[in-house]
Order: sequence, then structure tokens, then C-alpha cells
Amino acid sequence: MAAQPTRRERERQQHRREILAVALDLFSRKGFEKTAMADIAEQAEFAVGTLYKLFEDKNALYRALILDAVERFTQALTAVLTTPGSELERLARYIETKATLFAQNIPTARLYFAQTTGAGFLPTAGLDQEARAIYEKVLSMLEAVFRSGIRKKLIANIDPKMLVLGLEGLSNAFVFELIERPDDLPAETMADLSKTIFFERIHLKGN
Amino acid sequence: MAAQPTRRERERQQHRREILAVALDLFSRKGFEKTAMADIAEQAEFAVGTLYKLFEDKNALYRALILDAVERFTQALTAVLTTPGSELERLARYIETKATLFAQNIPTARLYFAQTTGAGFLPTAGLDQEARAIYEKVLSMLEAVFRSGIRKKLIANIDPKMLVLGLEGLSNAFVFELIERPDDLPAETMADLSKTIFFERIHLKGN
DNA sequence: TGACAAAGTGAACGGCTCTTCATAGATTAT
DNA sequence: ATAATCTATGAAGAGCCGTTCACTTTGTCA
Repeated sequence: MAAQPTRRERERQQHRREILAVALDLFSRKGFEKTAMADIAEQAEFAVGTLYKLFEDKNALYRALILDAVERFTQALTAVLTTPGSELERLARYIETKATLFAQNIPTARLYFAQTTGAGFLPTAGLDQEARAIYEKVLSMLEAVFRSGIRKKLIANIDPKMLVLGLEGLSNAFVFELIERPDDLPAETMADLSKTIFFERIHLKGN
Repeated sequence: MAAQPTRRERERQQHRREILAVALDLFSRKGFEKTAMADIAEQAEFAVGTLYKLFEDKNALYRALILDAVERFTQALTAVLTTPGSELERLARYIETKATLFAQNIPTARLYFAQTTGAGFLPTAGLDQEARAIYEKVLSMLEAVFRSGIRKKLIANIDPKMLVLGLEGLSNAFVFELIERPDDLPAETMADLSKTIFFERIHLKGN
């Protein structure tokens, strides 16, 4: 379809990617505010001015990173949710996918969380809007799965919005742990814990 | 015991409190980095220099706020955990207390979370250390309660550290919601949801 | 009342960071 | 080979912010 892009264009895109990679590294380790454009330029071996040839400004750099991450994660997660199988199976797979996905992309995961979880909290900027909108697609799909499970009497009759909130909170807690102390426990264990706590009862000896 | 403090001292402390109140307001709304000392001074109706007579520097202002908040919350929460009653009852009361406590102190709660949850994530500064240490006392008490519940076969035999992580993640998710959209649902509902999801089974039709 | 101390003030300083732009270099087209 | 176009450079501009300090005002006490 699209004609082979010119060498110039290919190199331009390559440089863009290199800069994004460095920015991801620095933002995820030091945070957005404490990363200076000069830091990124130095580590990427470009001059500051060059960054501004490829990105509008510092926010655009951040946004490119966030949007890419949120889109990739969202795509993978919605894919699992539309997979065949019972509602419970799909939810289980959602949890597993989330755990492995994040475990394999720790720097990206840090950025993702800084946006989605922290967002609304302390407004990180005006940057969240777009990213949050995308993330919310996942949440509404999750909600639909819960709703359908409730209709089929597979799942207790609790406001599905609240079930979403609960499942996200629970699984995020374990993903946080994964991100902060990656060697502590493998991703599967974390996924199993989320599933057990959420779907099995913790409290023995019936009511 | 201590002799009546002089009027000077009382007013000094009053001014200190006024400044702290303004700082809490601004930090919780705009975030630490984006709040300038000049902003605080203006809103508190003092000159910048006066802030520096009462606080070492900007960090000290933040730390005073955080430490006070974390200490108050921690005290209330440890109190409930050492209350008489079964492990399950104590955990239930912990959840309820947490919900009402935070619902009644929303600006403070925002700061608290920015420290405890977000901390370790993107290092907010070196400020967390002390606050985090205090918060971890609550976590280890929670862990002890779980451990004891497991010993008495009241609670499923899952690594208590993980149960703590899960319970915190779950209840924090609801507390977040409470903070972000206070009119959405009352604190008791949030507490009930945490308890139901954590202690009852979501998944019907036992396998 | 007058002198001493404490509290309050805000302009000025220095450091840091984002962003721009005139210049230099490289690549492509003629 | 030469002109034209695109890319890279980094010093300089401009603004913001934390902090200081010489000075003024207010309160205390003899």
C-alpha cells in the first residue's frame, strides 16, 4: 500500500523511537517533573533542539509514551475479554493477562499506573484525559462481563460497577507489588491470589 | 503540667496552623510540585519570609502535614485492630473505620494516599521514608490479625502478607472512589462492599 | 515611656528548566 | 558540482521558584 518510506523518513522515525525509549526509562525512574529535557537529550545522544524537531514539547513526549502504552495494554486486555468461554473463565484470563503483561513491561507499567490509578488524584497535568478515556473502555467491557455473569447467576448480584472497582483495586495491588519487588513472587502467583481472593471465600465456617 | 504558654507562643502556633491548613488545601488540590511557597503565603495572608520563620523549608511544611496525617490515621486504625472481638469482627471494624475516617478527611486522605500508595512508585521525594515506616505498623498489625485468624481456622490458609496486600488494595479502591466522587455512595456502602467481596464469595455455583 | 526582642515583610538572588533560533552540517536534486 | 532542502546543534532567552536577609513593625518588660 504505502510506498516504501524514504531513508530520511526511516531514520527520522528511528531517532524518534530512540528518544522515546530514553524518555520512558527516565520518566519511569525519576518521574516526569524531575526529568529535564536536557537529561533526555544527553542520554539519547542528541541535542536538546533535536528533541523539539521531533516532538512539540515535553508534554507531547510524555503523551506519546502514555498513549502508546495505554493503547497496547487496552488492546490486549479487551482481546481477552471478548474471548470465548464462560464469564468466570474470561475474568480469570483477564487477570492472568494483566499480570503477565505488566510483569513483562515494568517501566511502561509504571507510567500506565501513574496515569490511570494516580489520575484524578493529583492531576498530573491535563495529560490524563485522553489516556483515561481509553482505559475506561476496558473498564466498561469488564462491567459488561460481570453484568452478563450476574444475569446467568454465575456471579453474586452486586452492582457490576462496584465489582469492577473491586477487581481492579485487588489486582492492581498485586501488580504494584510485582512492579516494586519483581523478584518477590512470579506473575502467576499474583494472578492466582487475585482470583482466589476475589472468587473464593476467604472466610471459613459459613456465616 | 506545662505552664500556660505565653500569648506570643499561642499566636505563633495559631499562625503555624493557619499556614498548614492553607498548605494542605493547596497541596491536595494542585500537588506538591505545582504549589509555590508564594501561593501558600498569599492565601494564608503572610509574607513568604514568614513561612520561613515557622518552617525550615518547603519540604518541612509537607512533612509536618504528612506526618501528622499518617500518625492520626495510624493511631485510629491500630486502635480498632486491638479492640476485643474475633479476628473477622476486628477486620470488619478496620474496614469501616478506614472508610469513615477517610470520608471525613478528604484533603488529608489525598495526601495520605499520595504518600502511601503512590510511594515507592515514583519516588515523591525522600519524604516518604518516615511516613511509610509509620504506615507499615498498621500493615504488620493487620498481618498479625490475619495470621491469628488463620491459626484459629477462621480464615483461609493464604500467606497473610498477601491477604494484607489484597485487603488494602480492595478497600483503597473504594476509598479512592469515595475521595474522587464523594456523593457517589456513602462510606458505609463502600465498607460493606469491601467486606462482601473480601469475605463472601462472588462466584456462585460452587465448583 | 523607652529599649530590647521577636515577628513580619518582600525585593532581590541564584539556580534550574523549557523552549527558541541563528548557524552549521548533511543529503538530495538539478 | 552547485543549489536547495532538510536535519542537527547548543548557547542564549525568558520565566518560575525556593530561599535569604536587611529592614520595618509589633509586642514585651523594666
